[in-house]
Amino acid sequence: MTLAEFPAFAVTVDLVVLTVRGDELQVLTVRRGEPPYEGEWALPGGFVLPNEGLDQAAARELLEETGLSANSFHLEQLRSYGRPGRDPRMRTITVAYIALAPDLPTPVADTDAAEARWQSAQAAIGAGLAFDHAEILRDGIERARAKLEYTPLAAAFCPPEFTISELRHVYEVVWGSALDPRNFHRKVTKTQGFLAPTDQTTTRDGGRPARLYRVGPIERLHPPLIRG
Amino acid sequence: MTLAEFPAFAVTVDLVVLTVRGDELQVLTVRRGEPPYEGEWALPGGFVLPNEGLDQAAARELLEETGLSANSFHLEQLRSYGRPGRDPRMRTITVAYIALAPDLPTPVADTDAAEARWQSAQAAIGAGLAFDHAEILRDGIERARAKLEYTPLAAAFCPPEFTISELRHVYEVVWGSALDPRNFHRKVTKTQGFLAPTDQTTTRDGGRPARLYRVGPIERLHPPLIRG
DNA sequence: ATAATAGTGTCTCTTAGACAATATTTC
DNA sequence: GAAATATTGTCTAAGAGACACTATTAT
Repeated sequence: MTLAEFPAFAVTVDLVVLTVRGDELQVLTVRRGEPPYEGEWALPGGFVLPNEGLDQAAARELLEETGLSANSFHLEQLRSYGRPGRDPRMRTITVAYIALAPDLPTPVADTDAAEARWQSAQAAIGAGLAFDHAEILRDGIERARAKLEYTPLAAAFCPPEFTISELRHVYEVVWGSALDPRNFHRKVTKTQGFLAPTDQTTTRDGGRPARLYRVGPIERLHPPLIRG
Repeated sequence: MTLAEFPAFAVTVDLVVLTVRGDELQVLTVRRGEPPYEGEWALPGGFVLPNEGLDQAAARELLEETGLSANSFHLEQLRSYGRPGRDPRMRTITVAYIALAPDLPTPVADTDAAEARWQSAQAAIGAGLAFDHAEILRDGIERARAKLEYTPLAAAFCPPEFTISELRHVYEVVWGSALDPRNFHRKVTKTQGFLAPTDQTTTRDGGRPARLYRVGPIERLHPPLIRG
């Protein structure tokens, strides 16, 4: 195959931006302003630029969609999707990313002025999304659920300083199962390097003041937390 | 951005084909027959065709490189790599896959008649590979190591019927640590659905005849095996 | 018999999970 | 005080790891 002959693809990045708001796992979606799928909800994303790396493209789109810098988020590549026909306009492959965000005030208007909103992740899957975005969202949620087991990433859903109750709430919402507060407390505080205690407390969750923690230095939990 | 304007990319698939031969984790590499990196070793791979899905392209390349059908292998997507400049000819992104293979007789000649061989995965990383293939190989090995913990995929390195010793040997080679034969035996036989016993035995490993097993129906190990 | 590997049993220590009990706040 | 949440302690059952012991083959 000579250089002039190789098949040309369009390459996009799409973002599964997850957050925990109230008792729901929510995802950031945008309403499409042009065909195809005009007027339908989709994951935020866009074309990779000619001189831009994939991670860089994902960080740029995240900034454009949320108004916040990527270094306040956890952002990691999920996987790529390239079924022929997934975009009716042309042969396209998309590199999907997941971003885990703390509870943000409200979606910032897109630079393209598209409408953006948080919605329940389960509801978004049920109602459908443009392209193959429902499949991407399903895979992104499963990745997040799995990563909570063996990494300290649950803290990415929390503000910089958080209580153990708030951390537990993240696990309960993402996994969809209740956890024993007392056993959870002992487990996470005994895992060396998971949590870095501060000398401050808060009563924002009610009851006895709870110690505030920051996330520790480790990247993997030994042993992992087990999903119900 | 109009349709005519989107940046054009070349898209390839690259394969990290791993096997356990003797006491080594080995990887299938091919010698490049044309520039760039002519004469250097690289991972097998090639362009995705215009009407071909990503998984399909990976399976086709695997067939071309090994002569064996993809349904005798475990084949899964690893991740995508798209650093600008990673291919000096053009802007290229590659979707990497890992394939886990049993000990095969010998690499089949590529359809392009390129030279192919198994070599130690560690040696390949140390000696370097064309493009960013050493990085891809590192990531593929780490994925395989992690997956052995919580899936029954170690059996993908074994023939259809295997002994528990042979399965343990896979873990020891991939993880690079010795495991207690007695505790390993009890652990894997007690994990429901991991192994399906046959009524046959073999003495090919020496000593007392060992029961032969096939891989069971489950997709995840509960609880996982822990890496040393 | 000896060597080699297969497979079972046993002991100890750690951890998970259930849940009692105590501590510190707000109302 | 009552209610709410935080944190510690205790008990029990299950699992991990060390390792003795028995079983079945080849030579």
